[in-house]
Amino acid sequence: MVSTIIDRGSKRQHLVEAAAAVFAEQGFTSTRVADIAERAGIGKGTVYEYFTSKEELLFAVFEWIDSRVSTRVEAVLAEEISGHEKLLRLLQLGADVVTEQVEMQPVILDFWAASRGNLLEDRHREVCTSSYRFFRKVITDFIHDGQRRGDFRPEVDAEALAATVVSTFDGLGVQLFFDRSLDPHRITEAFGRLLIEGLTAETS
Amino acid sequence: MVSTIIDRGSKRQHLVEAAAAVFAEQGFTSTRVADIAERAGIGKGTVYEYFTSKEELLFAVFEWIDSRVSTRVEAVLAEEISGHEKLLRLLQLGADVVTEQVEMQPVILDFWAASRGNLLEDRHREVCTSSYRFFRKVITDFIHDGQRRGDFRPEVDAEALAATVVSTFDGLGVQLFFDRSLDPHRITEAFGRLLIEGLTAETS
Amino acid sequence: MVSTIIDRGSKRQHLVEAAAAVFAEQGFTSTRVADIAERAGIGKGTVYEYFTSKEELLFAVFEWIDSRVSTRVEAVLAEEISGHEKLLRLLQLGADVVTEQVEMQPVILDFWAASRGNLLEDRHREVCTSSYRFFRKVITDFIHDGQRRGDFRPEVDAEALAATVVSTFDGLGVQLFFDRSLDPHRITEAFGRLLIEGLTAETS
Amino acid sequence: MVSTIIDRGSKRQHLVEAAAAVFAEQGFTSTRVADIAERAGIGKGTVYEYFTSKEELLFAVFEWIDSRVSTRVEAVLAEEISGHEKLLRLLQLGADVVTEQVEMQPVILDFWAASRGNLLEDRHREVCTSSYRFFRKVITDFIHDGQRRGDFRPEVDAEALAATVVSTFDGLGVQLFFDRSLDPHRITEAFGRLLIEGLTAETS
DNA sequence: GATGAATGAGAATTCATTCAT
DNA sequence: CATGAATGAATTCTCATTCAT
Repeated sequence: MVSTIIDRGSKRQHLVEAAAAVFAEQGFTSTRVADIAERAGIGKGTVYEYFTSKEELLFAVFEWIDSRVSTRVEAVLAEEISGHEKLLRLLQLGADVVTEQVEMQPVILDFWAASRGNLLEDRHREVCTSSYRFFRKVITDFIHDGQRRGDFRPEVDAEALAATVVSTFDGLGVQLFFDRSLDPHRITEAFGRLLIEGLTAETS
Repeated sequence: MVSTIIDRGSKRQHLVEAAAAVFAEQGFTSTRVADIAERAGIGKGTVYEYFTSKEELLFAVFEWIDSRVSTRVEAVLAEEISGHEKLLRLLQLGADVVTEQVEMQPVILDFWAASRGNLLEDRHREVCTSSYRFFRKVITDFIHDGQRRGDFRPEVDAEALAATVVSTFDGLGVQLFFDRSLDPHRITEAFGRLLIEGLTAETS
Repeated sequence: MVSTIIDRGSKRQHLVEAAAAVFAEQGFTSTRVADIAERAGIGKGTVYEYFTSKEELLFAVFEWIDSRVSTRVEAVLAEEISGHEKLLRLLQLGADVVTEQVEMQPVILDFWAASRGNLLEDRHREVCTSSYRFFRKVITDFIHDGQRRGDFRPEVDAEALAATVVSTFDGLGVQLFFDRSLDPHRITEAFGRLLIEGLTAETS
Repeated sequence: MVSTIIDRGSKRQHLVEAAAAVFAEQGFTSTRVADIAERAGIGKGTVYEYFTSKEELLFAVFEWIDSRVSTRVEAVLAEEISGHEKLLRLLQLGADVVTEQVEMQPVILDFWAASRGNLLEDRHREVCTSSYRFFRKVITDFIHDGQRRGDFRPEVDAEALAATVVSTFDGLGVQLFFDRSLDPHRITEAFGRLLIEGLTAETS
């Protein structure tokens, strides 16, 4: 009936995106399930045909956001370019994501915060942890690769550096959310310069 | 009644600390004002003699946490040591704070998250923004000082780097909260090496 | 689809029995129409092809239970045995029914209880009343017959005694439902002794 | 403030009686907690200061009804009259209670029915069972006493008869609720005649 | 100042019922 | 006929806040 929604499988995703939009605007707590339903153009009860709870919807939204980033990161990693080039591209991607996602940032903050005083506390922690692990692993592997190829200094602590990179972009997202006067690309460039210098083998 | 509380003025602070503890344990949303009152050893109604709302208490807690860090940072900056030494001390402080504050991290997440769908939205943003500005300014000034003294490379983008540093520690706090297997000192060391190398003038 | 259901007309009955089983297990309020449909092996919407509402189903179940008892009572009454013998058989039947129907008792309790705060309140009362009247009439007639034949004392208040008998078995059903340690046959025997002694003409 | 409610301790009882009235009128399911609060002249939330749930209120109401009957029964038992006289008084009391309590009957039906599909199922059963046990015990003891004194026939099955008596009055309450044309005193008289004749020692 | 009893706004969730297929 | 996706009415309970004592 509603022309936008056609296929079955996509209804759930439609709902996830509606929820993401409303969560982003109003915050998780202030969002009523009815708001999401309205935004999605469906009845309040229908939400529960797809998700068992409002919280479950928050998980779905977080995972959706997270997976979109993962996909983009993996796309960059799959490109056939030099390690140095790839590093630049990854930094660029980080800055882009942080910039594009400012509006989604509050959803992430909500997801982080929702991990306390909640029956699903463990699941929250698990989801966050595994997301972090994924990004750290990707970067760690990337650095190890470069070290193997001789592009990167062998003495660098790949894992620690990976954690640093993840932290930086995470923190940048938060900071940017609160202060839009910041220029994420400029900041990323400064950070990138540090990274490249610190990573690149001297004799390269 | 409770012997610990003697002077009037300290009652407010007593309440802030009680609130901080409960918020940290249960999360802001799951915390009832009664829980805080109980923890503080006072009556539920008395809380409203000191704070106009539960939210106001969250602000106070955040500001308390924030100020404790500021104080420590300023203490380091006031030390009479070389710029290089100071940088090391600041990094050390960052790692220490992040480590010591893991249990308080959820309160920060709550404060961040509470900035949406809220009448006090603007004030949240303001408090966060000004906290960030403070830390960035401190670091920016520190770098500028170093540059003036010739300790640090003149071409370095001090402001962007300051934002990076703040981001990194902010993000590290979050990451550590979810994954305690991380070693913040090791990560900070890796980050610090990058920073020092990137900052330090080559043949100073 | 389900092989058990062949003829059309029996589907309704199939549904009644499925509903009876589920109502008995979970109680009327806790039973969802979907549960009944599932138990009957049909789709949720199909229930409404046979009954206009969940409540209507409760009526059907009650009437089904009620009619099964009526049938058995009438069968005993039709037997060609002496009044005294018949009395014994009726008492036996009462004890049997109460025993066999313990599991169905909650459905009866539900039906009774559902008679308040309900649009069908009057219909509930009517159904219950007429069921009671039927059983009372059967017993009243039976006593009158015995009195006419000179088997039973003429001064006995047949109607009042009939009400007593119905009450006793009704109450026994309830009591047994809550306390399975009771022995309905032993109780019925004690009650029967009272009845027989009270009814039987002294020197008939 | 509300003049009717003065002392603390009576507030709970005030609430129980308000609930009883509303439950009786509308039935448990159709009663909203707000209805009870309104009837009691208090705020909706205040109900939860005294009872943890609507169901808990039903328990309280049942126990209140139950205890009022117990009290009256015990009063009769305490009277210094002959066994025969006491039996008559007990029967009279039964008829009175059943008559006076017709309007409360639906609450009892609700309580019985609520014992299914409920987390408190066991507690329901327990309360009912113990109520029944109390009344059976009272009557059993009474019969035993009479037997000891030689007033009642020694071969009578006291326990079974006690169960019968309880059943009869229970069932009478239900029957009367649905059919007000019944005369409980007349029915009780018929039942009483049976009982007395069956109990009383022949040579008395 | 301190207190806690009283309050009612507010929201998630359930589920009987409908109806397009 | 049969179905189950969609719906929204309806209600319990929570808890921040107030205010009389």
